[in-house]
Amino acid sequence: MAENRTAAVGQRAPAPHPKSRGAARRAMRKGPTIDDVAKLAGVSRGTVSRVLNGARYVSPAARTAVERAMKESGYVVNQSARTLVTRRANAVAFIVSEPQERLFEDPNFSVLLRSCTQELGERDANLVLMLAGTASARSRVLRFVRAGHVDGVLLVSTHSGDPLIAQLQESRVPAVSCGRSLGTGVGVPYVGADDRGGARSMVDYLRRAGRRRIATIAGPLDTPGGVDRLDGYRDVVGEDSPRRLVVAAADWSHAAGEEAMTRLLEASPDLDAVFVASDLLAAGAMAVLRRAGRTVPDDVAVGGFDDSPVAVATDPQLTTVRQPLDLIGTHMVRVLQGVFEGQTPVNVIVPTELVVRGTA
Amino acid sequence: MAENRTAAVGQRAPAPHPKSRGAARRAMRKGPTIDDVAKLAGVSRGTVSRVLNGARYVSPAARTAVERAMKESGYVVNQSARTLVTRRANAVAFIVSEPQERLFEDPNFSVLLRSCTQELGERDANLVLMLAGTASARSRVLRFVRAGHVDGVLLVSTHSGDPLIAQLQESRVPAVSCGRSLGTGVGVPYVGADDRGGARSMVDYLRRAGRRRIATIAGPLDTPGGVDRLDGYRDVVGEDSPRRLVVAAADWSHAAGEEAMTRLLEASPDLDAVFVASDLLAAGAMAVLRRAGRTVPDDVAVGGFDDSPVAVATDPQLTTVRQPLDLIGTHMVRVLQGVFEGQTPVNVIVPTELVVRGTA
DNA sequence: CTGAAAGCGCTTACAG
DNA sequence: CTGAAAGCGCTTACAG
Repeated sequence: MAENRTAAVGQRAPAPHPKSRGAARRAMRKGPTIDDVAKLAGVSRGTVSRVLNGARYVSPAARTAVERAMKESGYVVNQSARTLVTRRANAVAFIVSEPQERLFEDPNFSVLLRSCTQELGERDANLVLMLAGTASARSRVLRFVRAGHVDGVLLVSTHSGDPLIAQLQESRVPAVSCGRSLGTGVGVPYVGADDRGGARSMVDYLRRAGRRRIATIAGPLDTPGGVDRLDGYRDVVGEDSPRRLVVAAADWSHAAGEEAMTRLLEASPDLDAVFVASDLLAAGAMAVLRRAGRTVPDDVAVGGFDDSPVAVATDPQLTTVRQPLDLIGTHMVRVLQGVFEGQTPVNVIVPTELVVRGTA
Repeated sequence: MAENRTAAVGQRAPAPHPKSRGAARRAMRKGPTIDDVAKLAGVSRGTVSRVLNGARYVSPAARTAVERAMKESGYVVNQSARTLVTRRANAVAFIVSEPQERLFEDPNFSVLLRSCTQELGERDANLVLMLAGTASARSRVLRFVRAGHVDGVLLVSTHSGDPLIAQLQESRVPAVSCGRSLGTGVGVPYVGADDRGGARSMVDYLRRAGRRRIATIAGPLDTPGGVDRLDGYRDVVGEDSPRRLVVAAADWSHAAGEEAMTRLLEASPDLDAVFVASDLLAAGAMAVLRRAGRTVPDDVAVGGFDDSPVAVATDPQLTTVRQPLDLIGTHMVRVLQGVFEGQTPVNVIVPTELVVRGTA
């Protein structure tokens, strides 16, 4: 056991100097190269390389010989060598441009990350995760990207004032963003949920359920989720709805939900429903309602957004709008792939789904 | 705007063939190489390389000249070329060995991921995220690791029967695991929370609060969190505690918590406290308690584990045990780094913290 | 302290 | 269809 507990294994042996080879070589186990395969198959390395790649212009005989030799020797291509000549990294950076650590507590985020990783994996490409929350992290990311270590970038959680987008665009690396960009970075293609439509469907549902004083807690208005979901609310309630029924949360946290609900209750004690722009905010709102002696859903109906694990941890469980983050991730990768292939990038909007549970 | 919308930019230009250079070269913008820097500084590439690396045996004059030339030309090292010769990738794989997608909904997971990424970033190394939930994904991971594309691996959520650990050990790549490994993979160093101590502190707290019939919902017993937290419970309650007070959840989900609590209530209707092995399980348990007409914490006190966002979404908010996932991530990277440097790896256990809120 | 040179493992026009 | 050869951008003993 635990061979890895010895110093000898801790570090990969450096490449031996050409002139100092000999006895040491045996111990190296460097793995077969394309030359070994060529020798084994009785062809040139050029031919091996050809079957490795597109593989046109290779005779069936040569191909099978090479394939057998590769299997036999356990050959695996050295990506560094390949990248050095092709300048394609076969990897994509997933850049999290979020100063707060909060994002990482957002289950949506990890679902997105997973689906991107998986979709990339199916194309045999890798995801390198990078943080860009501080200036120094940002410059590291930029250096990394500019050095060509990735073929493209997936952008997440970029804010209006984020300088990274512009810098990235300047360096002309293919990029796609999760969710519509506000402000700068307008040129970056995006894929996102139908925030506005989803919000509309929820508010519409509340209205059909007979609610008449429907308030809303919007998300922060410097995020697409904040503004688009509010717009969806207004689509149904009408532009002319009382201002007192609308409040924006300071951020996406539970505490912000409590704070917003408190304000709402003061401004409009007679509300009978709230559409809240995220599940976590909604959980905060529900806590305040309970403390205020309002029963959910009898006195006040509550609708959330996300369908995160939190939606199922509240009591009663949240009626909410599911956004298919897995689909979003898949499409982000596809759009990026399209850009690699020279296609004109498109923006994609994926539909949401109303999930009815106990709060409305 | 949107220069990235043209086909020309979508794909990086291939390296020009040496013989076909000329006019095309101007358009390439390949970025300066070590040769350009050398020329600019009036030294040889060997010298440039030396200041790039350890930088011993370089005269102050040469060094400053090179540094200025690098700044001036905007030089950035080509990692592929470097890796090709040094065989060090400057990257680490974060391998998620979890067949279920559920893990990605676990906030703990993303916090861990973030802290690993950050710690790595501070060492100017990269994290590549890999999924290993299916057989094909696993073989991709193995190929990748064996090809030397990473210097080491960070293992997460490996189960007893997981074949990956053994395969990884066989290929002798430095590895560290998050949490104690059960069964195979015993040789892999790990870093984890003090699950047992944390559980003990919670149960002890419940006991001091005057609870006398303290039950527990353990996590799945094929996970370290499942068994160690149960052991902590037993440390306080005693080995001889009634069997009816102990139930293990099928998995870590809300539903499993409901199911377990239901069984517990049937077996021991007179319980006055439950220590639950995770916050999400606890949320499920609380829902069942409420439906059964038991008030929390008056009739039944509830203690969770994790201090995840869910802990703050329940009503009342959960009294729980915080595990410092950020610290765990940091230490995972440090231990791995130690292995790289030839140190004997150690296991590290980080302390937990009791967080008292409303349920107990 | 430093330059010249070999080599890391691949890809790709070129000339059969 | 295939081999020989150049080159990708770096590092590192070697011999000053």
